[in-house]
Amino acid sequence: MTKPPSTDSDKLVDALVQTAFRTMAALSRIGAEHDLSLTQLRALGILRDRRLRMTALADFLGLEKSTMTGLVDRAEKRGLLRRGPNASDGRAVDVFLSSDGAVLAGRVHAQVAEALSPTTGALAPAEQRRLQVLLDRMLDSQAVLR
Amino acid sequence: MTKPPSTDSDKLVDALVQTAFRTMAALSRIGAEHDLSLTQLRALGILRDRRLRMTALADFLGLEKSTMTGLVDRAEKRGLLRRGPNASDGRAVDVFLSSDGAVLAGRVHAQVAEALSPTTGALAPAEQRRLQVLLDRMLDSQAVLR
DNA sequence: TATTGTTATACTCTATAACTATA
DNA sequence: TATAGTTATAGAGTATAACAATA
Repeated sequence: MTKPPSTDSDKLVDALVQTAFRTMAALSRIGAEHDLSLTQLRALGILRDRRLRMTALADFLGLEKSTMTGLVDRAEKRGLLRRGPNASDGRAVDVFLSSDGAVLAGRVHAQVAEALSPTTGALAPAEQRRLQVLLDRMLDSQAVLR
Repeated sequence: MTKPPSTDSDKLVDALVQTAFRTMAALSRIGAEHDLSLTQLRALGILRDRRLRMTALADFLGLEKSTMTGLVDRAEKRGLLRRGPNASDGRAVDVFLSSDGAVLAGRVHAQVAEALSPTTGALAPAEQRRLQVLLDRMLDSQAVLR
């Protein structure tokens, strides 16, 4: 009942998973500094250049609409997000960043870049570009991960 | 108050963050299939080749010791983990996988590899090796991400 | 009728503080 | 005294089901 030996493909998967946990740990820590859950942090990032109706944001985040209500309630109470009417559908509610929310989203983004820079800095500039190309190709290869 | 233009370094950071969210989404989904939270999934993975005392596991996961008690309680009740005495410290409690837990951990690991394979499969074998080398170098470059 | 969002409710995950047992 | 772990408690995040308003 011991762990079977790793294949080459396993090693890449393990590296991806480890990288993901490291990255999420940095995001969590930075979020916590601003009293933001990982989900709220992500919502701020998504809304940085979009105005979305509740269900669309829920889809982005993979959450139920009732969960969105609570998340947006709390963020709106803090003055980070705002609700507004949707131009084309009277049932829908749009969500977007307040100016405070936009400032915070920008600061968080800068902090994330700074937090990851020692990591990416372990690679030479040419390697960083190669890594980015490889990751982007993987990301483009499918809309949703099965 | 709009988004500033992206630098090259930003693009790599964004790719890392996107990859992390995609990877975590796959892990969450697979965990949910087995009624495992992301944290429980990770605990199973960590304990796959280790026997740890409560506080050591808590450190790995970045959790408080009281949170560990609850997590281990639930997993032990399900028969996935077991508690045992620590050989050298009468206060300490060791945690380790039960045989059922080891089977599940192995299955989950295989599922994760399978779930990510379409993604990694977007790259040619030589590229996959290069990606793995680059990621491992980043991971090795520091114990903890600041 | 179907869809959008909210409300009511319940459960999991998490942390803080107080406690017990051992070092 | 200090450390390891548990218990008690409270808050955030999540989902399901029932509901109101609009399409």
